[in-house]
Amino acid sequence: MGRVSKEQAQENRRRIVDTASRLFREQGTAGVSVADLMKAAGLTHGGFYKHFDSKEALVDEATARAFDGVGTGDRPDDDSNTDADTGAGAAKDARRAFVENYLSPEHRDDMAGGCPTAGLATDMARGATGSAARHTYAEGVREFARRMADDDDDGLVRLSTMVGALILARAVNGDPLSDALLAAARAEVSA
Amino acid sequence: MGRVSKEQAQENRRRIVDTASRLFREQGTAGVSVADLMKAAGLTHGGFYKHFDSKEALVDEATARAFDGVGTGDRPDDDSNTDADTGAGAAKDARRAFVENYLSPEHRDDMAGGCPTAGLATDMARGATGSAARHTYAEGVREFARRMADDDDDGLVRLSTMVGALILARAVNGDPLSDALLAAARAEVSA
DNA sequence: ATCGTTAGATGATGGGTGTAATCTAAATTA
DNA sequence: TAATTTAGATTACACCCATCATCTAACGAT
Repeated sequence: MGRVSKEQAQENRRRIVDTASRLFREQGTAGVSVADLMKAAGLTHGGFYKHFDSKEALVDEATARAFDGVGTGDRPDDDSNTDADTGAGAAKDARRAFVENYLSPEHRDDMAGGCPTAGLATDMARGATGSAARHTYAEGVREFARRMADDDDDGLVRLSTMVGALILARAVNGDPLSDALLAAARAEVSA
Repeated sequence: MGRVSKEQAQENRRRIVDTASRLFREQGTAGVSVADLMKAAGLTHGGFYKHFDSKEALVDEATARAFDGVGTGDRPDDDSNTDADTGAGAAKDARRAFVENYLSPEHRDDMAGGCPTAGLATDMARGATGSAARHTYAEGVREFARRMADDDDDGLVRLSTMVGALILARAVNGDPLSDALLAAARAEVSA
């Protein structure tokens, strides 16, 4: 009940942000209460304000956390990018692997651990969060587009197709249309 | 305070559903309280349950309402589809006009009156609503795809690109990237 | 060893939530 | 016209929300 070591406290803080970054993608920032969040992190809700000024301040941090290492390790449970190969043409293969993974049923079913560009889009559009989160988000979208870019192609169309297909596949999950959306987008973008 | 004519009551009910269909797209079903909704419709929140069994029952109706006439009049304030021409090739022109309108800054800035496929996607994915709304939604997505279909093309990719671009443009609204997303998708899909 | 600091637990606050019972006056019906 | 029905207003309920004051016990420094 009482106090906790400096390292423990920092680790607790890290876990709060991490849990929030997942829950916010899964249920939206409005759908997660501070109490829910703290319980999920294994703490009581009152202690929250020893770490953050407000819920919105946490949203800012959690948004940044969600984008951390998005271009490197992708999703936590994703080990398809061990990139042993770095020779010529490997970049194209790596991108194809990324696309296949992005448009997989597994990624569709993993909102909490999945792409923050898709998972936080509506929250950003509804402006529920401060400008810090919005800026982080826009930068993340830009980097996503860069990753999809090619010679004479800024990648914005591929980005839109992938994010749109993923969001729609999630929205109609359970219906055969869901897999069809993913397959169609895979065939288009991986071409 | 007392009672109201049968016609007036039905019109009130219609206005509640209509207001809900707009507010839900704009702020999400969880972001709109029954009290907010009734105030926006010009009534007090207590009277709500004379019309609907629960908020979720309203969500079902409001979802259906949002999809009503989506393939015909498009958005209420949209008069670009007066379709005077019905000759050969007019279908293609009509679709191009639809796409241009869909990916316009005006549509981006009109979440409340805009496409329900885009506006309700995340709500559907988060499963906050009953199966009636989900079924209505899936059917709406199917019809959208049909509208985008061509010979040997089920329209799923075009659908994904358009919805993805719109949602992302809304999420980064205010940033130059927003217009760039719309323009890129227009160039691709209207081609 | 002592003691001030502080992470986290506990509990309270003021407000919003969906839902429902009650009231009332007008619309409908007989 | 008189009796009945009912849309909507009013009010109340029990619960959840973000935030915060208070407590306490262990950490970190002296």
